[in-house]
Amino acid sequence: MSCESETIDVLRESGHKMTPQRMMILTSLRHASGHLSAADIFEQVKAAYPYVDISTVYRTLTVLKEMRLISETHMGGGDATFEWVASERHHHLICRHCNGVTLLDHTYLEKLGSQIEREVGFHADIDHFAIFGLCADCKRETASN
Amino acid sequence: MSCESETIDVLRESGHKMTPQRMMILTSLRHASGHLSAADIFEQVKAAYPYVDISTVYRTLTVLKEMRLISETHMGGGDATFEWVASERHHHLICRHCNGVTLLDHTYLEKLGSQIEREVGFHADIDHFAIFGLCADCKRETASN
DNA sequence: TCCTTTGTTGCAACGATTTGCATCTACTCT
DNA sequence: AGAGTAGATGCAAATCGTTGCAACAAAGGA
Repeated sequence: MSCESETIDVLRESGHKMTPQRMMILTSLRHASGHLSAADIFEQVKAAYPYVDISTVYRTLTVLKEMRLISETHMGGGDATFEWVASERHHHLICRHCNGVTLLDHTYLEKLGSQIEREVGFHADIDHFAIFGLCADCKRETASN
Repeated sequence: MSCESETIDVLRESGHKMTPQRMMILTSLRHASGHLSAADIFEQVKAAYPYVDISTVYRTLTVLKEMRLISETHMGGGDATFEWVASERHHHLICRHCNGVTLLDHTYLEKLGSQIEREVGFHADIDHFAIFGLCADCKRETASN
């Protein structure tokens, strides 16, 4: 039994099926150190099973996202990145000037999430945000022009 | 002189040029009541000048976005929507179950923005967020299964 | 184990957005 | 007003992600 058995149960219980393709996509996501794009995952899975289709990857990612096993984040530069949610929660501050990326602790967003839940009744999926703006350095530089 | 003259100056000062196409795209955005997709804008501009190309619309939107005159928001269902930033700031709570959209007052995000600026020094562009999650109704429904 | 149901797959076609490139034009300087 | 330059345009082709569909296979029950 692999280390994905728990995940498999979660999928089964919600009426989904476990297929070899899904298993490979899951493994790819779980064992990745950080963010993966759909294309990254596609490449990895293709190495083991060359007949997978990119649409299968996207459809599986959609399912996993719906079940909140993974998070999807649009970090500017084109393609979205996906990450296993169970890993440490964190967010990104992306500078629109120098494109630098800084980490933002989850506590900042956690407060926002619980406030919204308390006051509006909406349960926000605050797993992985990308917030755009100007970093401290570029702010200084821009101000002195 | 039209009511866009101020915007024109902002563009010029940052090394951009004002063209008839851009003017029409600007007008379309400024006079829209709410969110517009790139295709909406394309249609509107084409009514006045049938030779515009959709790529011109996208390129202009990219420029306006960089200058923070408009905001781009991905609200699930496929295409991105654009909105004139000067209009009332607001955000969206989008239910991943029923796809319903609720408005979220800007004050919630404003606090987050100023806190990040104060503590991390990063100036977040919190213009128009789309936050996904479960609305109160769907939360209740899901819990009772 | 065999059958049925229902979700999943691969493929191809599609829609949305981006990019390369030659041409054109708004703006600046003279 | 005329010339030069950098940025913008239109077109076509490429890319990225999604969708329809027929064939397939996993899960559950007889």
